[in-house]
Amino acid sequence: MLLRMSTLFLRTLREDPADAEVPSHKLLVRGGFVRRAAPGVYSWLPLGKIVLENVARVVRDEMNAIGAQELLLPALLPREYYESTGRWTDYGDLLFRLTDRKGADYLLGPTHEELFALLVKGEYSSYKDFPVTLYQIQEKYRDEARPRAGILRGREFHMKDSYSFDLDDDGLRRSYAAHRGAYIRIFDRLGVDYRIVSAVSGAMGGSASEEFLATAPTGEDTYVSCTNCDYAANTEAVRTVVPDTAADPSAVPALLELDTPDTPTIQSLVDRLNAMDLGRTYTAADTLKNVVLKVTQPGETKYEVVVVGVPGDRDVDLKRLAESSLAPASVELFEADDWAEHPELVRGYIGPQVLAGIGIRYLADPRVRPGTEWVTGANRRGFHAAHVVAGRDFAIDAQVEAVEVRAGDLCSVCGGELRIDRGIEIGHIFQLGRKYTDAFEVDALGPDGKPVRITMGSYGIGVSRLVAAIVEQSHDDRGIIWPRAVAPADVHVIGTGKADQVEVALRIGEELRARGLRVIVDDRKASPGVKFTDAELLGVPTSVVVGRGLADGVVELRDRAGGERSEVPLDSVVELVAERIAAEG
RNA sequence: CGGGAUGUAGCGCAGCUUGGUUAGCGCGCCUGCUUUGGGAGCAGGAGGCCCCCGGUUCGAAUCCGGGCAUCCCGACCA
Repeated sequence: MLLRMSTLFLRTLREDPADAEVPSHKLLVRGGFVRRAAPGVYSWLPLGKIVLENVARVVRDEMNAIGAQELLLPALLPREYYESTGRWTDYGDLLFRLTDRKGADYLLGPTHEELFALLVKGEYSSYKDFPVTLYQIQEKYRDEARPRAGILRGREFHMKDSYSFDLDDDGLRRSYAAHRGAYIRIFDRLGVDYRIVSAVSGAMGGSASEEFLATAPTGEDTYVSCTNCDYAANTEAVRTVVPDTAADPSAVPALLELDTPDTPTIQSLVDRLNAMDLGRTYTAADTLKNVVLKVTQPGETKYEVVVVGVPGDRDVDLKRLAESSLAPASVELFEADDWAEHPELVRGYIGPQVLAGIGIRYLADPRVRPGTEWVTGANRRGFHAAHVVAGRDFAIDAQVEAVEVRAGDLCSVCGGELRIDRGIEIGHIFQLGRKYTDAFEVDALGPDGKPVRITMGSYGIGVSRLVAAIVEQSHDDRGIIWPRAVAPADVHVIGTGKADQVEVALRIGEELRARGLRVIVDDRKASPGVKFTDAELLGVPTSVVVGRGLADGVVELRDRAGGERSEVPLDSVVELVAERIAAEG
């Protein structure tokens, strides 16, 4: 490959686009890799397309290596497939929907479990056919409420999605492990810095699930990792351990009601307690906050009122409750109307002491363990109760992880301190199980002549998102620094401007190309400064400058990442560059 | 869906408060000459439904009303 910049369809921008916030968005637009076509929808220009294909090639390579077979399904899909698994409605507004001339409903595929399951059902029917893994790399569509950050979160994006089909759970585990290994090799080859974190499966259904997160402060996903061991998890899936702070319950005085007018919030309560001369100082962590929730089981229309207790210095993490602790039920906060319907619950002064008596389940965070002592509501407006001991003064129906995780919480594996960081979800692997094969009755006939229900795994990689994630991780104030595996070229040869220098640059470029390297030659009529600036913006790992040294028979070799420069003889530069790049592997 | 902001040339912006005749600046683009190791200089050009609709006015980019769109924060989100 040899691209001449004089004819390349490329226009770089001097200034950041006004709508860009994150580095990848700014640099990909400024470097002429992408252009916005609609909100969350981008055109990939020649250099961007090359980078995108480079990422796809690595993905394809490693997928093929684990025996997955590539195919291509339509992005335009009829409603019926998604109807039978409930996702036509479950996906809600996230689905791009359209109608054909006959009034039939279609959608643009957000992911393809249904179609793959049906495809396999249609083609395979014997146990001898399994296991099989299929994949595609394709545009996916999701009508995000708020697309943002350019390529990082678009409404149209490129995704590799693969699906494994196995006869039994062991097979599924093997397919899952094979994908996990492939993903590790893919992200290593792409030069991405990433973490593998435990995840919850969310709307996809299924059990075991891990996310691959590219570490980046601009990432949208928050994850927790241990500073002492390998444990890492998405904040919804994280498990923590709680230091044992329970006192000897027999040493705690009997429950004491306190007159605490106008203290509906934790802060107002703490201030009041400390003004009451109770012989000690209280903090928010000494109080017990009780949050009333409406919990609806799947398929039910009636909700159950549930109270969740957490230490007063913590907030309830609704997402964690809904997606992990109470899944698959849906969870909502009590609203004004609900309070009116339940006068037995005194808003702002709820205490768990009375809940058992009125038939409401009490779920407590692990920090609220039996034997711990709290100040909490007395179920009368303006009153609280002190010396309330869990297990003595109120019952706990279940312990659930309910609080927002904080840095410094303790690791459930080794007890080390946890930290919280942000990342970009670049891959996600699921052991789906039989949700889709049950829906479509995908069976294989076993050796005994009896049907076996197939079990599925589903595995995604955000190919276009990876391009942006790589830029997020690899840039400086001058531009992008591409890892070689994805760079738009191996070498950027710059003829600084004079005709003879450009001519030599083209000759060097041609010789490099003949050695199988991918080359960009800047043969434009432009001043050296312009060319240097563009080269740094575009981020090709190695560049060769043919300029003033030409009279002495030398050219300059530059390394984009480290910034090193060296003068080398003109007649050995091709050899040297080829060797160096070969040495990098 | 809630909060905030913005729509003026391909891109980035000024002008609007206080209405006035050819709507400006920088980058980019075109032509010529000069220049060529760090975003060149000089000269000359091309390019505008000032988001849309309506109103006020002799006159609207500017004032008023109503839409629409986009961006940011939040909610939501494999």
